[in-house]
Amino acid sequence: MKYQPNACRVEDALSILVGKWKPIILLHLLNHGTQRFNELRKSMPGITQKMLTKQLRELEAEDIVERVVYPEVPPKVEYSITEYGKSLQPILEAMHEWGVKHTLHKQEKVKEKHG
Amino acid sequence: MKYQPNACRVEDALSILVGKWKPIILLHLLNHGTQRFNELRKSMPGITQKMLTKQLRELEAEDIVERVVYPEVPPKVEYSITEYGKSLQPILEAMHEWGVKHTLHKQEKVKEKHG
DNA sequence: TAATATAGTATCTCATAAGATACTGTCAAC
DNA sequence: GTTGACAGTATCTTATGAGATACTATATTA
Repeated sequence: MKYQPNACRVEDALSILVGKWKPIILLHLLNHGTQRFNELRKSMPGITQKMLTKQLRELEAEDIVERVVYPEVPPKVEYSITEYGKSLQPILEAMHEWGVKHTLHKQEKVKEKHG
Repeated sequence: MKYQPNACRVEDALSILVGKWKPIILLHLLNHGTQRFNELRKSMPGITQKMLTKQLRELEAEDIVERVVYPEVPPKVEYSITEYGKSLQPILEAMHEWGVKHTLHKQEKVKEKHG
């Protein structure tokens, strides 16, 4: 479906992807499959438990991430991307590729200034 | 270039696209070409002058938008997308298409609950 | 001489995002 | 009986995003 000014849905995708951690979480789950809470946490230096929980709950509410609790002690909770969540992958990849170009573009601009 | 966990550039694209107004501004410029300041403002109900100025300046600093000042009174300033800025269009379109699907997905979930 | 058009600045306030830190519950191991 | 693993909550503070509102400059027009 082509873009129509009156029915712009860019914000919908953006609202799910923005935030300091959501893209990182999604990429990690896409690359590593199902992960436990602490596996995610350890792979993201700097994130607090509170933030990780919050982001995961928001992604779960949007049906992007699935959360499975095992009734064990100590607790075991597994997170994975849903089929629906996988539909975000092309956007993430497009953004990554653009980001790579952007890095080169910035480097060229620096060279221009010094040349 | 394929995505590599160690060189994630998703944030680069995201940092340029996020915000309540940047996608709207970019889509408007992509669809309508060169625009004067007040043309942009009138086409975006709700935006304040301050916000529009700020967003445009940020996009200009990233070489996404070009700003041309004509030395006239009253002032005339024209904004347009740079060639580099146009490279963002595929991302915006991908996000829009996803947003459309997302809307349908949400509608189905509502139906499930009521069915 | 007062109003108008255009493209802004300058302040102030409010809401949200993000971070720091401490606390909880339960079972097993030591 | 204290420690540790795991997956969280709860509370407080700070930074940032966004909005409301008022103000500025200058030539032209009425």
